[in-house]
Amino acid sequence: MAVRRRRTADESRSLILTTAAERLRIYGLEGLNITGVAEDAGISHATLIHHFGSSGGMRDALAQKMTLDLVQDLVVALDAKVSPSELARNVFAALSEGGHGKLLAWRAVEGGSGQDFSVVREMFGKLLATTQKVLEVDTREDLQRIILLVATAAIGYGIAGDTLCDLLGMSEETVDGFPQWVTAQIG
Amino acid sequence: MAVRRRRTADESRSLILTTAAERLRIYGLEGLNITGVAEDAGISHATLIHHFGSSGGMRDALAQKMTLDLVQDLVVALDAKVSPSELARNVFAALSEGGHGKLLAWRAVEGGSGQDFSVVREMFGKLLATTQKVLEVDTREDLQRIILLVATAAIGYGIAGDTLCDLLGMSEETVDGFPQWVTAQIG
DNA sequence: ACTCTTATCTACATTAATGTCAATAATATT
DNA sequence: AATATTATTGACATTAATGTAGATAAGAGT
Repeated sequence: MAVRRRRTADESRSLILTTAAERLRIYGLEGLNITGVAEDAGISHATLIHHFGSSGGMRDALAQKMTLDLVQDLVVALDAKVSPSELARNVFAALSEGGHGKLLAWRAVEGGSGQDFSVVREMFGKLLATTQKVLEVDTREDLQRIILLVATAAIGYGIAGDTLCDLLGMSEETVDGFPQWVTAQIG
Repeated sequence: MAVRRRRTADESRSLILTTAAERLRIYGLEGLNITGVAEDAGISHATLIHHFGSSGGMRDALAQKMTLDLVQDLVVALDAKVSPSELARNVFAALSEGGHGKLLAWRAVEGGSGQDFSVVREMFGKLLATTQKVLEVDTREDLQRIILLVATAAIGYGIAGDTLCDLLGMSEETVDGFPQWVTAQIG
């Protein structure tokens, strides 16, 4: 038997979740099985169960971690003192990078669990406040519409942006300037 | 043994796919297993395999059917002589109803298969032509941006629209008028 | 009526994934 | 150095899903 490496519990959990996220990126949801993840991480699947209790426990933990990462990215995007022209660009970047689109799509096709949404509500409170400050929108309705448009477009972009740009035959410059163009439309 | 009902192959395939779509809506991707679908459809899982060859065959057939339904809805939305103010509304309705959002999310988190995209390309050709005619856009870049915005927003809306509107505390009227408002922004 | 096709079923086989358990060993603690 | 803790593992058990095969029967065509 090869020499056995012993990590701290946190290190192991982190290694497992990183591996799982990578497998989600490559293989899709089917890649999130404990045997596959354990193999890629170079550990036994029994160890994985030891740390997360069950296969569902691992997936819940991954969804939670990815949600926190998403919120973190959004908070960073909003915390900087942004100009109106930068706001949509930041939100788009935050939502379309780092596999966040896959997280949202995953949640959309997931059956049960449900999990905790409080952190997302918190994020939206922040989003509302920052957007109102930056854009100086008149009515509450307009503010809601603007956020809904940017958020849905960013989500759709994170999920299908690459395919759509390809289908439309868009040049790289046009794609790059898209978030800024969106901001100009609603400004 | 209860009396055995014998359908035509087409009827059986249709029954199975309808049941599968319903299970996808209710239980998510986990609901798309042949035993569960067969049980809900009131047939044996062996019959299901007889018609689709395998579990993956059933899922492929379902994805294909849902894609065709989506394209069909979009073609209808675009075939009518629409005014600019109706265009976005129609696209939004077509994408956000009938579980189309789940299809797109599914494709986003799916690993392999890949399947055929020609029908989607065809749809986008139509979308480009109709939009150009209706909106009379100056440059090709603007046309691409407009379509990208409407499409991504509609996709994001189909996947997360309900949740987002709830999080934002939007009134029903504001939600209903959203597609039209989007059209006004880009007009 | 008769035959032919094939949709359907039951029963079984196979595979894959999940979960359990007791033993082992790496590290921290005393 | 001795002890305690617990991360780790291999082997086993269980469950669930998928797939196979042969028999049956419903309906179409003659």
